[in-house]
Amino acid sequence: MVQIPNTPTSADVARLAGVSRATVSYVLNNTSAVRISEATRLRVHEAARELGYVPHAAARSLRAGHSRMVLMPAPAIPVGHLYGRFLSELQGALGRLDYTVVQYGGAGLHGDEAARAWAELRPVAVLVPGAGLGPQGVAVLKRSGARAVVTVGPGRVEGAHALLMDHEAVGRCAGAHLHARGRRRIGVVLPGEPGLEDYALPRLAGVREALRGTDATVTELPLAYSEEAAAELAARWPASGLDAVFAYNDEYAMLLMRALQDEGIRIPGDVAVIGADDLMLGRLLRPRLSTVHIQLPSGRDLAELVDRAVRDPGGEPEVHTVLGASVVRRESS
Amino acid sequence: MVQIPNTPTSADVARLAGVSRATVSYVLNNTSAVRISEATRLRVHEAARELGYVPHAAARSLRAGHSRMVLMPAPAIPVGHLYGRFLSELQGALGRLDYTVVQYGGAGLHGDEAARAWAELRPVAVLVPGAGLGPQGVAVLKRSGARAVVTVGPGRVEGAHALLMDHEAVGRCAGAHLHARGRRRIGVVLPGEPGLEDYALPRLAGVREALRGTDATVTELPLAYSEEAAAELAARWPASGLDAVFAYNDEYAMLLMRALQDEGIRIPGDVAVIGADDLMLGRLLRPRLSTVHIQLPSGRDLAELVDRAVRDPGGEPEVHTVLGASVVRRESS
DNA sequence: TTGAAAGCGCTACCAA
DNA sequence: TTGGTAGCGCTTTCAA
Repeated sequence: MVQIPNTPTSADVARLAGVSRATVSYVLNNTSAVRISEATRLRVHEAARELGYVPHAAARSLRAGHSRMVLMPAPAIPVGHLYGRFLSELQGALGRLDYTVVQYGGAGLHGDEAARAWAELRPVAVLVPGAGLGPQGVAVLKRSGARAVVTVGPGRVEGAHALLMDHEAVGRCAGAHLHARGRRRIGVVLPGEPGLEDYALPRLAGVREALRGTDATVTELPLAYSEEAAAELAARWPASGLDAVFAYNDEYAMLLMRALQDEGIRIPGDVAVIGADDLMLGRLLRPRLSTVHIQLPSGRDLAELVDRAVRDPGGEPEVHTVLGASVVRRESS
Repeated sequence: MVQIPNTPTSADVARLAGVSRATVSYVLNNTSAVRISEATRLRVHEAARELGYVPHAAARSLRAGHSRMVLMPAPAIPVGHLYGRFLSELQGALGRLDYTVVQYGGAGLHGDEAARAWAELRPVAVLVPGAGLGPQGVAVLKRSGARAVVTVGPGRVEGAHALLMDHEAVGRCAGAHLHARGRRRIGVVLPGEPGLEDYALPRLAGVREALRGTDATVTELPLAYSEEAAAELAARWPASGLDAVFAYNDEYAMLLMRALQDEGIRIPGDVAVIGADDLMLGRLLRPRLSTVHIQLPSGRDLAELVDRAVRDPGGEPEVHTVLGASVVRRESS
């Protein structure tokens, strides 16, 4: 007869150790309210080890009525260095506070539909980057037991805590800088990659705002992330009369800079270029790329916000503006 | 009296609709084995909507005895464009096969300890990038009900399916190419960022292998990802007598290329440079960067492997070598 | 110091 | 066509 290796339960451990399931639970959880003899303790541990017993998280949290799971949607677009580092840091910090961070790959789901899917997992907290979660979604999550919903992105949502990433400030920085450098006909790159609008449009608005009331003009420059698109844009450049460009970020800036240089346009002589994100590559370009340095919150700060919110679910939603932007002037502007 | 908004359960829905919990379950799951009258169906849906009912995933899978969760450890280091795209694709493909992809942020846990933590979630399949999972870990996962464990990385592990990423092939490509271009004193960059050894060392070994039996020499070049480190390496360059370098990847190549050029060393005249990953930035450098193009498996292929393995858990572990490497020669070599 | 048993939310078998 | 109910694995109260 073949023994089917069913996954061992605490009952199996109890049987093997010759005790009750209750005792097993006491021992394995180090329940302090109950004193178990050292002999029993040993027998239980031994039995658990022998069977390779692993507790069943779902059963446990079902019984407990709550979990320590912090849920984040997995980013659909590959994240950059900057944001990736932030995520790692956050995971570490939450882990140290004894939360279990889980990224849920709900690719394809959107807005409140996604919220439903997340709610099925009954997380104690939900962290939502970007826009796309409505008040409805927040309500669903809270009704499903989420004690904290934190959005990280451009706007705030009724009922949720918010880390406001003020991408307009990035644009304002760039716009003001270019204007201060004497530029007046300013282009702003709008990246073609989908999913970037949430950042690109506020940045554009920021440039507009910085130049409001001046004699400078702002021109939108849609640009796909390809050499061909950049070359085409560069070819049209002389006719456009633009003397400066905020290139959305450092990578687009590099793309555009190269195309402009290949076209014989001098930087910063003919055109001032500024990027954003302060990536290493900007320092490696010639001329060195000016950029807007973006200061994300520390993962620890966000982790602490989550923890506070979980401990006091009734509290007023906190709203923090957390994105510092400052110009790093190098040689391209 | 304040009404505490307890999370609604299927019992609440049943009560409101005036039916039994069984009926609620039948309706909401569209159970085909049972026919429910349209009127009842409507009442149940209405009640569920009104209460904002969301099923409890843990309870469901506890009852069912299995889940559709595919677990992956969340990458500790920020992933590059290439691998990020692969992950997104994989998530999409698994989602289409009706699996739920979950990335578990077990930062700090290692090896078989991490396997325990994953096993608590009772995933139907586990996908482990990189090394770091031992046969013990695989056994724990399987005993906990995982029907498929797939490693994606440099080596294979007893009992697990493997997608072998042959990073030696990347090094072999680069080495053979440089040798064919007439270079004999070849440097290989070893990146300083932690976590990259699993890729860097096989690539180095590949270069060594490609040059075995020739008169070429291989020199290890540890390099931190900073301008200072690169400048220092470039300053020592003339004394080293190296006439070629495989720079680990395109980003390190860019860093090093710039430092060499700043030092007055000509590329490819004095030194041939080749990177890897075939990133856009390589095309934007001058001279254009030669690179090793790395062909990752499609997310769909991996998703199908997972699905096969889940359907036939007894099957022999599949081992695939899935990393295609080919040189893209541009101007730097 | 240990055991018996209830019950978390859900599904599926069997009976009505 | 619908309802009663057992039981998934676990923790915790109450009793012994």
